[in-house]
Amino acid sequence: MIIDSFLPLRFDQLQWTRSRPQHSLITDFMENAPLAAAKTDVQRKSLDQRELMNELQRLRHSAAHMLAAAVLRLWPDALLDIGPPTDEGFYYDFDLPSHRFSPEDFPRIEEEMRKITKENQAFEKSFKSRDEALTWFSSRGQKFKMERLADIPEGEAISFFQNGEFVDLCAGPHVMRTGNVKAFKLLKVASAYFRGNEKNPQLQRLYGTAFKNKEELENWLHLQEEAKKRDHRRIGQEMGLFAFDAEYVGPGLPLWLPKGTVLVEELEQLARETEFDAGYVRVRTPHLAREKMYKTSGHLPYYADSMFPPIEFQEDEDRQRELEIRAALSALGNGSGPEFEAETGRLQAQLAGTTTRYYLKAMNCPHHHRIFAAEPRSYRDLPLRLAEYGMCYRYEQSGELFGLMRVRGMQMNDAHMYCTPEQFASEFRAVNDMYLKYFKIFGLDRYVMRFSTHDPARLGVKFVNEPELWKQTEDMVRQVLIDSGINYVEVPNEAAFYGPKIDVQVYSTIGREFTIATNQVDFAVPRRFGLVYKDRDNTEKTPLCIHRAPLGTHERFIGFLIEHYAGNFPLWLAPEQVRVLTIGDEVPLVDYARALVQELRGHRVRVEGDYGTTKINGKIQNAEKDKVHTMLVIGGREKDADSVALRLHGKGNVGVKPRAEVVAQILQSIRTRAA
RNA sequence: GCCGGUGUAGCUCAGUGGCAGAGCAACGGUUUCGUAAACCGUAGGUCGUCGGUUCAAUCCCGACCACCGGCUCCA
Repeated sequence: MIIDSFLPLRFDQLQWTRSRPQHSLITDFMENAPLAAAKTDVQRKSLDQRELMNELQRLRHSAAHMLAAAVLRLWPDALLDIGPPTDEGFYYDFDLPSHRFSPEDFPRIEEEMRKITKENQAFEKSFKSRDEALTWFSSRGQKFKMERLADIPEGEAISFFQNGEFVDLCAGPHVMRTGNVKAFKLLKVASAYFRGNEKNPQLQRLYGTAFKNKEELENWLHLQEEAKKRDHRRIGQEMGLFAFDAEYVGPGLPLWLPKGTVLVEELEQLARETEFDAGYVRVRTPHLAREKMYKTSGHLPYYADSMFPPIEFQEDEDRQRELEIRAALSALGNGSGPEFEAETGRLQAQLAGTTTRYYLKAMNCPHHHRIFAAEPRSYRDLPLRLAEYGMCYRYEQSGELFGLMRVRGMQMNDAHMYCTPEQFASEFRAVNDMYLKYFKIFGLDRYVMRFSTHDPARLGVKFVNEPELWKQTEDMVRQVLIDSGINYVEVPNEAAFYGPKIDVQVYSTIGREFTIATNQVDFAVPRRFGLVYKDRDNTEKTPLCIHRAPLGTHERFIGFLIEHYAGNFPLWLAPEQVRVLTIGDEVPLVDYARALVQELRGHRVRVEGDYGTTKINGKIQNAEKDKVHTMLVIGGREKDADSVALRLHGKGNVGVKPRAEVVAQILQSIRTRAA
C-alpha cells in the first residue's frame, strides 16, 4: 500500500502506517475495555478473550516467545517478565543486570531466532498447579514471573507454553510451530517499569515486529520510513514553521517563525469566527497571577507539580515591614509560655506575608472566574461564554517534552461557559457540535472520544470530595453523549480534579497518542471563588462551568495538522499560498508577474514572486520543496494572453487559464477554507 | 523524573590523539531558460558546555546541558 503523501491520512491508513501505543492492543480484542485500566499495566485477559487473538497477534505473540528463548540462549541469567503482541509487533521485557542491550545485539539475537525458526519447534500447551508453577519459577529465580503468577485469579487454570527448551507462563494462543514465524525484525531497545509503575524496577524492553511473510514485513518497514517523513519536527524545520532554542529560551518553549505564525493566526481567525457565531465573547488576561488565585482555585494542592515554581519578591513597603516585624521579634527576646508562643507565631505569619508570590498560569480558568466575578451577574446574563486564546505555562517533566506535541509554553483555544443547571445539557451539546464542525474542516474523520470520570476511592485525594455532585454531572454528561449519538469510551479515574471531562484523542505520525481537544465540567471551582448569579427568585446561585478547548493548544494542534497534511496544507492555511514564477527575467515578463503579485497581495493572499535568473525547472523544484500550494508560471505566452499557467503542489501542471479566473478561484478557495 | 542512545557548517552527514571535510542552502559572478536542480567561484566552525588525562583532545575520561527512543505523566 502506497500512501499518497499529498492527501491527509485517513484513519484506516493511520492504523497501517503508525504504530499505536502498546496498551491499545487490549481494546482490539477486549470490547469496551477501559483504556485507562490498560494504561497502568498490560491488563490480564481471560482465556476466552485470549482465544479472540487474531492470526497476526498469535504470530507476534509466538515471535515474542522466540525472542525470549533466543535471549536466554545468549544470556542465560536473564529474568523474564512478559512478552505480548502489540498493534505494530511485539515486545518482551527482561531484567538483565549483566548486560545492556543495544541495537548492536540485534543481529546476534535475530540469528538465534532464525535458528529457532529452522528448528521448527512445536508450541505445546500444558497445565501446572499453582504450587508446581511457583516451584518452577522460584527454583529458576524468575521473580517477575512469580508476581505475574500471583495475578492469576484462584481457580483459573495456570497454563504454560513450551517450544524447544523454552517454557513460559502463558495463556496462549500461539501458532503451531516456530517454523511459521519467518518474517520478523527487532526494532528498538527501550526501558519500561515493571507493571508500568515508576516505583518498580526498570526492565529492558526489546521491541520487534513480525509478519506473515517477508513481503509484508518489507512493506511495513517502508511505510515506517514514509511515516517518519511526516514527523512534525522534521517538517517544521524544513518549512521554517517553528524552532526551539533550548539554550536561550528554554526547552519546550517553541519560537513561532513567520511561516508557523501564519498557521497560528489562521487557526485563531477560524476560532474567533466560530466562537462569535456560537455566541461567545472574547476576553484577555495576563500570564501570571498571585498565589491567592491558585490557593483559592485549589490548583496548588492538585496541580503544583505541573506548574513552574513561583516568582517570589518583596515590594518596597514589604521590605520595610519585614524590618519592623524582625525588630518586634527580637524585642520579644527568648521568652516562653503560651502568650509568648502566640505572639511569636503571629509575627512569623506576618513575616511570611511580606513575600509576594506570583505563578505563571497553567490554565486560564481562574482568570476567567475573576472576570465573572468582576461584575454582578444575573440569570439573564447566562450562559456567559468567555473565550480567549490564552497562553499557559506548565512544567512538564524533561523526558516528556516532544516537539510541539508536548511543550512547556502553550496557547489554549480556551473558553469557559457559565450556565445554570437547566442550560447545561444544551451548552455541553453545543460544544460537542463545535468539535465536529472543526473536525469536518480538517478532514479528521476518526478519533477516540474518552469520557473521563472520577474514582470514588480517590475522593479528596485526586478529586474534590463531592460524591453527589460527581454522580450528577457524570450522569448529565453521559446522557448528552448518548443523546447526540457520539461513540465514546468511558475511562474511570481520569477526570480533572474539579469534574468529569471528555477528551478527543488522535495518534501522531510516530504513533504517540495525544489529546487534541478537551471539554470539562467544573462544579467545584466556581464555588471556591464564590461566583454567584442572581436567579429569578432573587436568590444567589453558583453557576456551573464548562471548560472547553476544541482545538486544544496551538502547539499540539498544529503539530498534529503538520503530520495530518504532511506539511501540504490546504490553501487557506498554507504559509505561502501562491508563488509566481517567471520563465527568465526579461523586464516585461517581470513587470507582468509583479502586477499579478500586487493584485493578489491586494486581496491579502500570501504570495511571493520568483523573478530571478534560475531556470524554470529549478524555480519549480524550489517551490515544490517549499510546499507552496499554488504556483503560477509565467512566460511570454501567458503574458501576451493575460493568462497564467497553473501548477498545484504535488499535482503538477494544471494548464493555462485566464488570469482573472485563477485569481477568483484562489480567493474562493481561501474564503471557503476548502480542503 | 527514570533507563538507554546521540551531539562536527544553516540542513543532511563523513572524519582523525598532531592544520577540520563533502553535498545542499547562503553570498558573488556567468548563463536567458517552458513545468522537480545550468555553470564557475567565495564565505561559512571555540567539533553541545565545563573540567580532567596528555607535549598535544573534536577524538580518551568525568560532570552538566540539550535532543532522540522508551517508561511514567498530560492539552
